[in-house]
Amino acid sequence: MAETRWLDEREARAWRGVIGVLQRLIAALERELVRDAGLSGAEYTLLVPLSEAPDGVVRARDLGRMVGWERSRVSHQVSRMEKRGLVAREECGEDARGSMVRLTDAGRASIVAAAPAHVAAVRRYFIDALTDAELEVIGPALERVLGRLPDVYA
Amino acid sequence: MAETRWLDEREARAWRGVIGVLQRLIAALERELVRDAGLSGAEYTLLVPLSEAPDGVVRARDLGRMVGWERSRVSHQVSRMEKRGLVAREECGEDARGSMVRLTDAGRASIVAAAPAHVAAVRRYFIDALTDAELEVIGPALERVLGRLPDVYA
DNA sequence: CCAGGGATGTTGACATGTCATCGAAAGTCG
DNA sequence: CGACTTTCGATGACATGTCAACATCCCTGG
Repeated sequence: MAETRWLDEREARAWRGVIGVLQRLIAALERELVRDAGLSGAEYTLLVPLSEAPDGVVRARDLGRMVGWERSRVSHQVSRMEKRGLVAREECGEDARGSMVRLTDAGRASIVAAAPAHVAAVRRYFIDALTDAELEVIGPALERVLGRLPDVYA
Repeated sequence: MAETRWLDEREARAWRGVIGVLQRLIAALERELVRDAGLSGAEYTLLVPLSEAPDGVVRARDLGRMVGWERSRVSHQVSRMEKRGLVAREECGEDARGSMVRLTDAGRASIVAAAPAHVAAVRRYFIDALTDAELEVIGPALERVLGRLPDVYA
């Protein structure tokens, strides 16, 4: 095994910045979401693609692919949201194994009420803190990082 | 209430990059850590500052500040790591409320064994995917984002 | 001194996320 | 068709993270 090449100061700064800042940023946004709209981050994540789908119905498998979640994570989260009345499960006609997730009226009302303030918070804490030039660099750079991850996580 | 200003394509790209990196990059690194070293991300996070402290002893309060965790999170995690034999709790002489966390021999052996491969993975997935110019932009930019967060998260 | 406010750590309840496993159904290929 | 493999979703066990409530203890103003 070759000798370990540790991170130099600039590398460590960028690395700590990414993980530390991003975790805090996400935490801050989620708190505002819970406080102002009564929705958790996980709930918001699933409600967005559901609200954009025709009739507000998406197959569980496709929902998972849209947000990058595994099957069991989707299943657990849908169960919790079903209890809260945000979504409902239905049978899938085309595939007897499948499960369709339907946005309820209450679910649609929640996401419609929550989205504007959430987008405004993303803008306030993240977009507005960066210059145009930085935005031009950060988007493509982070996409390149994602592209290099093992397929399982990509 | 003013009309919502949604994110344009460039803004959405940067934002998706942030979310994706936080979730997938961290997940990929943690999986390698668990697979190769038998340590979770939370365990690694606490073991690093402990291994760098004199005698491997840090007060719980300071440990929390070093890694940006709240008190109860530190307490729960230390309890789990105590069960695994990675750390031990001791009384704090200077402050009877306090709790000192000591790295055990097994804990030190774990972090020493895990660190080289983990640093290599950070380099492989993150540092090496970025150019020097991008690193120069990203570090300071995210530090500016951090400065704009509510104090609780800063 | 000492009463009250702040700091510290623990705990229980609960939400979230991962993994292994299971049963059922669909697809594949002889 | 029939055996084998793959996909899909649900579930239980467990690790992690947040919040509120507590019990202690420190510190400061009067």
